[in-house]
Amino acid sequence: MFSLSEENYLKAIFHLERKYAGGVSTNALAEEMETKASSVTDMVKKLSDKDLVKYRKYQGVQLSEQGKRTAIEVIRKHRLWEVFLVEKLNFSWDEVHDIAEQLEHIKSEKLTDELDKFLGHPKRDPHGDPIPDAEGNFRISNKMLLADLEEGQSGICVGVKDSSTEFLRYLDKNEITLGKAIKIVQREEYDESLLIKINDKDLRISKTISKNLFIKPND
Amino acid sequence: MFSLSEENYLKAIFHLERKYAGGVSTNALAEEMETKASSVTDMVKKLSDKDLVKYRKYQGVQLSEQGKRTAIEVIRKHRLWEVFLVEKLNFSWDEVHDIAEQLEHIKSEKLTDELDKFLGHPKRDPHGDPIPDAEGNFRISNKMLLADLEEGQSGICVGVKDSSTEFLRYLDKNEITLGKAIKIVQREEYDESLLIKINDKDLRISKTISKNLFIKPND
DNA sequence: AATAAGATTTAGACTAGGCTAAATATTGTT
DNA sequence: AACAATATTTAGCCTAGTCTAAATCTTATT
Ligand SMILES: [Mn+2]
Ligand SMILES: [Mn+2]
Ligand SMILES: [Mn+2]
Ligand SMILES: [Mn+2]
Repeated sequence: MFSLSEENYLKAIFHLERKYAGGVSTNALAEEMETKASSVTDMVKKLSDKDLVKYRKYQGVQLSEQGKRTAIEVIRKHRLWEVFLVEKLNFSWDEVHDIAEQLEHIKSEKLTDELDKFLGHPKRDPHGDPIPDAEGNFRISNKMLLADLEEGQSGICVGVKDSSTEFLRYLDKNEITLGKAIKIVQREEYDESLLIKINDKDLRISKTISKNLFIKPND
Repeated sequence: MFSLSEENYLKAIFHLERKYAGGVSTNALAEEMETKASSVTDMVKKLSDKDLVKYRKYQGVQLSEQGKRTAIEVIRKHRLWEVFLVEKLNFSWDEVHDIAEQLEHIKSEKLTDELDKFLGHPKRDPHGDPIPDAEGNFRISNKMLLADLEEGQSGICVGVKDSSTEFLRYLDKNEITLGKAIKIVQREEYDESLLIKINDKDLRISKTISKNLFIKPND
């Protein structure tokens, strides 16, 4: 059984490994964990002693098989609790992340599996992120950032990269929700803003927005 | 916001105050918390600095108003989560306590209140203990220990004093569940065992059992 | 009223998880 | 190849919460 802090580090390393496959640097991890590089070095040594990560001084860190399994288990719990809060307790999608940050550390395999069953084995959390099953299997979907689509392309809004309250409230305000069809009407190269069609209306969105919205492109 | 450890101390003091109204002693608290007296002294000083308890050296400790409010809030959460686990996730009453010990420390007033609503504002947890409402109001019922009833008296089984898995499984095995009618057929003075009628059958139970079962006597 | 037993507090130490400042390694640029 | 900038680690310190052993207070018994 691992501590809350250890679990949070493993989760952060897991997420950063997408971007830094060859090893997650101390500074990258420090930024993600909102802590100092020296604290990261200390913790990474502890994780290494427990064989949760592979660590070579100055060379960054990578999850071991056990570390990866643990990280995925925490992510599974986080996302299941988010679904619970939204589906059963009337929370909106911008309110659930911080509470899930607490609930993801509750230790009981039976609780996790019963919760999963109670929720009907959901495949995605309220922000469109996939929920690993009890064996830790993810299904990865072919999603792209809206910012990377071409003029004229269209697709379905399937997820958000930034789960902050602020961003989610912006989306709510503009009636951008998961499942909606989106088409790129025009790209403005100067500021990289986009004119999109959604809800049968034209809407101009900035680069900041398009870089944080995942789209499953049509065809 | 208080730490997990502080919350557990407050809860323990709250429970012990029933028994030791004039002040909870360091040793009593140490036993309840399964820790050492010296650790209790340290923590009690911290709680006192935060005005959660009134503490006079060598004289024991009492909850302040704020301490009491906090303790009741934790107990409310503990019992609501126990109801959730039993009612919604198919847990049995002997499996929920340890998980509720974790869940009771999740910090979100909205979560607690939405959970309460979702469960239909339950009045008692799976062990018959009353659940405080959002304002911290308990309803106390006139329950007695089965051991304190007289020969010939009867009543309804309404709660357990010991919530351990072992005791609850003993009750399950003997089909003693909350809501059942119980009558004392005969008291054996030698070993203080009781012959009771329950489920239309006679059953002999030891003093250990009768001292841990709450009955609401008839009339 | 004195004293012994028991309860409680204090002193000093330890671990987990942080931080700052200083030292050292790596890397990019001349 | 040398040097400067940047990244990383180390050293030393801090707090929360725990422990053991020693000191001190309270209480029960003579
Ligand atoms: Mn989240
Ligand atoms: Mn977390
Ligand atoms: Mn309980
Ligand atoms: Mn607890």
